[in-house]
Amino acid sequence: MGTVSKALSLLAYFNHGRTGIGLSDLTRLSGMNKATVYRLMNELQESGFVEQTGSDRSYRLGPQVLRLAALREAAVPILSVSRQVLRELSDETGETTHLSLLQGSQLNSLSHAYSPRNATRVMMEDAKVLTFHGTSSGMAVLAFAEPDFAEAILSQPLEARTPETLTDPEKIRAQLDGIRKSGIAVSVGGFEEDVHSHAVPIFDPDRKVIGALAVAAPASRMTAEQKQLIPAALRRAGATLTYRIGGSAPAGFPQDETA
Amino acid sequence: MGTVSKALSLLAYFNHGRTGIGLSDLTRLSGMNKATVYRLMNELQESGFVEQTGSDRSYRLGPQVLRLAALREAAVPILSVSRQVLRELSDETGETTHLSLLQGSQLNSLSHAYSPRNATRVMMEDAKVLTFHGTSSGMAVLAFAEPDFAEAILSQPLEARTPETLTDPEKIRAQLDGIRKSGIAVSVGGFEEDVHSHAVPIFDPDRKVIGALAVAAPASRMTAEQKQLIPAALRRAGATLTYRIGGSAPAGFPQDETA
DNA sequence: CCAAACGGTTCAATATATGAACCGTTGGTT
DNA sequence: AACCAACGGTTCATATATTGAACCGTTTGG
Repeated sequence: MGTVSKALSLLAYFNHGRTGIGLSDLTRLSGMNKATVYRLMNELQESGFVEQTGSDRSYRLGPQVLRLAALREAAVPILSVSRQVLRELSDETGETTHLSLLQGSQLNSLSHAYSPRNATRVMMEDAKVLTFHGTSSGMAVLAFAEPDFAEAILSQPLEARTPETLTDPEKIRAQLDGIRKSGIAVSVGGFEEDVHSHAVPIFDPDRKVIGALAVAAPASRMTAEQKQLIPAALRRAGATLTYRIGGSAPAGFPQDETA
Repeated sequence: MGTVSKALSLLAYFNHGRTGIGLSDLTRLSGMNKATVYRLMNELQESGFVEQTGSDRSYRLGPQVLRLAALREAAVPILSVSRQVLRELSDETGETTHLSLLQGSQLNSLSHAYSPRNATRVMMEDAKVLTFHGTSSGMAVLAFAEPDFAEAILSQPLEARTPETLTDPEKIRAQLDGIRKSGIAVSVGGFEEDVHSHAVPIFDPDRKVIGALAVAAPASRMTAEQKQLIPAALRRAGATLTYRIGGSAPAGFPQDETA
């Protein structure tokens, strides 16, 4: 692994539960030598990718990442475009909606919208890592990803987040087949208990899957009517989003009409 | 310069006018060896910081920066907080408002809001580099930055973007003195002709200036009434934003009441 | 059909990163 | 008050990763 990769891998230890990390913690987390971590973090700091807080001297992500993100959006405006789609889908379904994107071999939630209609909502956080098995978004992505990629994921040990989480690779493969036929993934309590969620894949101009659009509802609110409305609205929204970012679905993808 | 800094410096060549850069262009822009640039970009690509487009093989910023930006916002929610402040300030003044943040020794516009009230608006782009001299935001920041920093900026050759741009360091220093006293910077046509803009500095918890909040209006619309309303509204909005991000103005900063 | 420019690759020379041990400081415990 | 452990930061000989000129094969445009 090159020096640059090492430095950037240090950034992976930041997450919602850990927005600031001290030198020693980072040394332990990464398993690298302290002097190495120190020097790497110094370089990242000089470039504005991280900064040190005045109080303790722990590191947190720096302002430079905002500039890069704004430029990424200027080049590939997925988030900006998705915000409107999420908004409309939340209004239509009355439930929480979110977009997750494949970044390397990791699926991250990156944007969401709530519906004001109901007082109880499924809450979402951006930049959260989603498992592939056990989330509808993950399954939707996996079903349409490269077979090699899906197999690599399934060959790793699969953790059960709830008693409902499917962890048997064989059963998951069977479910993926179903998703490829229907074009939509459904999960009941696989990631959070009592959350019923639907997801559809999003494709780029090369017809490769880049992420998933999902609707998450409290299981208690999944009436027969909602079970009809949500998948239909979600399919439409997914197609719209793929279209708006200039993407298109691969040849075999189940088209609009399900009836 | 370490390898990591070199790699990250390559990312600085991306901007709004240049969202995709090929290997050869990047080699020329950076002045580095082609093999070096190639290896560095490969590492950045493996980490998801850049990606190569399918069509030509040019590089553009990758999805990983979105995740980091979302986490940065989770740690220091300046942008999220600013959006509401910008929105309200635009509604109140009827003009375009924007926030710029100091990133290293560079000032970048990072968020903006338009007012629907008028058909003609000053347009803004995010992630655009602002000069310190000649923009009200830059002057507001410079006036409250470390004296060393301000001097370093003023000792460089200063370009005139318009005939109105002040480029004489001595005159700029005099203007900065005025801004320190008034707490607000005003620029008429210094960056774009016919744009009249006001800006106030934003401070962090250490009472250090981190950026500026600004209102930009077509010069033609600057009635006597607006010349009263805009500075007053902007001062209030600036104080609100500084407060909401947990910051506070330094000791000498001119307080609320101007009357 | 050629020439130029492109992305990508090689390998010896060399500059750079590494890590064990070491500082001085801080904060908590006895 | 004295101690100790953990912290951020630093050193320097060693080892390893980076560098750059030259070289492919391919694509592009005249």
